[in-house]
Amino acid sequence: MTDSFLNEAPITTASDQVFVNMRREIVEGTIAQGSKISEPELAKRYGVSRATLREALNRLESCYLVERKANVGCRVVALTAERLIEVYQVRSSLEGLACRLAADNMEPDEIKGLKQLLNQHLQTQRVKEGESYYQEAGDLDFHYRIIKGSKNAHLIHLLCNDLYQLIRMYRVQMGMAGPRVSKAFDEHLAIINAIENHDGELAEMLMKRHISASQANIQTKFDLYQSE
Amino acid sequence: MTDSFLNEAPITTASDQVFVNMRREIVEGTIAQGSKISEPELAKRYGVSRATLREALNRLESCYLVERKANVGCRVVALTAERLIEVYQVRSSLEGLACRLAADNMEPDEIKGLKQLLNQHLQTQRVKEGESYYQEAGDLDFHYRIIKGSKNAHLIHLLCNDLYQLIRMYRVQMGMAGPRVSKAFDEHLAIINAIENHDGELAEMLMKRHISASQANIQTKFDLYQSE
DNA sequence: TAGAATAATAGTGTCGACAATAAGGGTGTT
DNA sequence: AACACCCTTATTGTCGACACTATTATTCTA
Repeated sequence: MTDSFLNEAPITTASDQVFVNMRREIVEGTIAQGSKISEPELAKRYGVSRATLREALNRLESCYLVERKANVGCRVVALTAERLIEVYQVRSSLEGLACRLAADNMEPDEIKGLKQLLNQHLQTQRVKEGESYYQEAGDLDFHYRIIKGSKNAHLIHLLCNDLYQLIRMYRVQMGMAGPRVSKAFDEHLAIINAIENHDGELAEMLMKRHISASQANIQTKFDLYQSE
Repeated sequence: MTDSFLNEAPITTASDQVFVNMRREIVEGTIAQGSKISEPELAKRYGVSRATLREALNRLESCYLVERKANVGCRVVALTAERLIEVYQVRSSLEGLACRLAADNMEPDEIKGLKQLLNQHLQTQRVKEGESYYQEAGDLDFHYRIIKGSKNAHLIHLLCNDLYQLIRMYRVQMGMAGPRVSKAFDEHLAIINAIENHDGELAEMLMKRHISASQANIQTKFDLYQSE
């Protein structure tokens, strides 16, 4: 499945196309983490000029997927344990905020949709036991809806456009599928209930814990990955 | 005074130069908020090619000072009350986090330097009573040091590079100098004490309140400005 | 042989020009 | 007179080439 729901802006220009393609390849690891990016090489590969490619690189830098140094070049971000912690600290804080705001600002039908989504995931989970569908698409969609429910455009942009691809990159490349699936479901349910009761404070706290647990989970995978 | 301490990266390339210049002009209002940006016009004005200017525009977009639409163009961000609230909600959350982390991670000499800075500001404030020096440079420096004290590189980047210029823009263009100066000093002092005692929870709470108060202050100015 | 200075080379930064798209004005029709 | 359509014009997107910088390989010297 794609992350189409993360990007409302239609893809019109060539640099948009390159941006979306490169983003996917970086997130999925097709373009290796930490690797150097050669502008002429990639420009040829995508069949565009360097100017177009550089436009895409700028966008990728904005969402923290590549890092640039003047007169030196561009390289894909390196996945490190330190960075993972840093990003999750930020994410936890921001999504906690989003969740608190969502408790105040989400419309009844939005909350209803969220509950339906969760039920749907429960069934999918039962059917496809062990597969990572729930974690990948479902979890993302769940978080995404709550973020949107905050109604804070700046926050939405920050999380959905700038931060989420990097988070996905960690999750995808660390291989997220495991025992946390069912536990995450319960946590999601508790969060929905808090939002439904307009208990922003509780909703924020639950979301922060939920994300911390998720971080601990990835951290474990990461340590395993490192010690190979 | 400049905001040089906000940007560690040296200014080497031409697009860097244009970026820094445009950023200042946008923040200070020389380039009016909400105005459309003509690439050919500005390129001529800065004496660079459009490619160079566009590079700068991309950077400005990254720190939320301009907004781009494909095939339409670029315009300076518009200062609205809604956006102010949104940005300050995010800022409050992130700087609260930074403050909590700083309580754990700041070195003793950093804390010492922070206290010295505050004393220095107290004296400056007495001398230049009524002037906005304290608010503008001092307050910014204070917050900046705490953010750096969090030792979270991602958070530092997010706040110092991406968000602070937009916040400065509101403060500068709303004309920040007023009765909050002395009150802010007391709040700063309380925050330092919490950090010194390694009380992250308290430090976070105090910082969040401090920023909320600051928001309320700007909000007032904003409402006055709007009703003129 | 090891190290430093220097030359070759690859890569990034910048430029001017062309192509494609969107906005504005004008004309024609109902 | 109002609306719709078309054309003109200005602006953005994209391209290929040149200039400058950093890296690598080579040569010279101690």
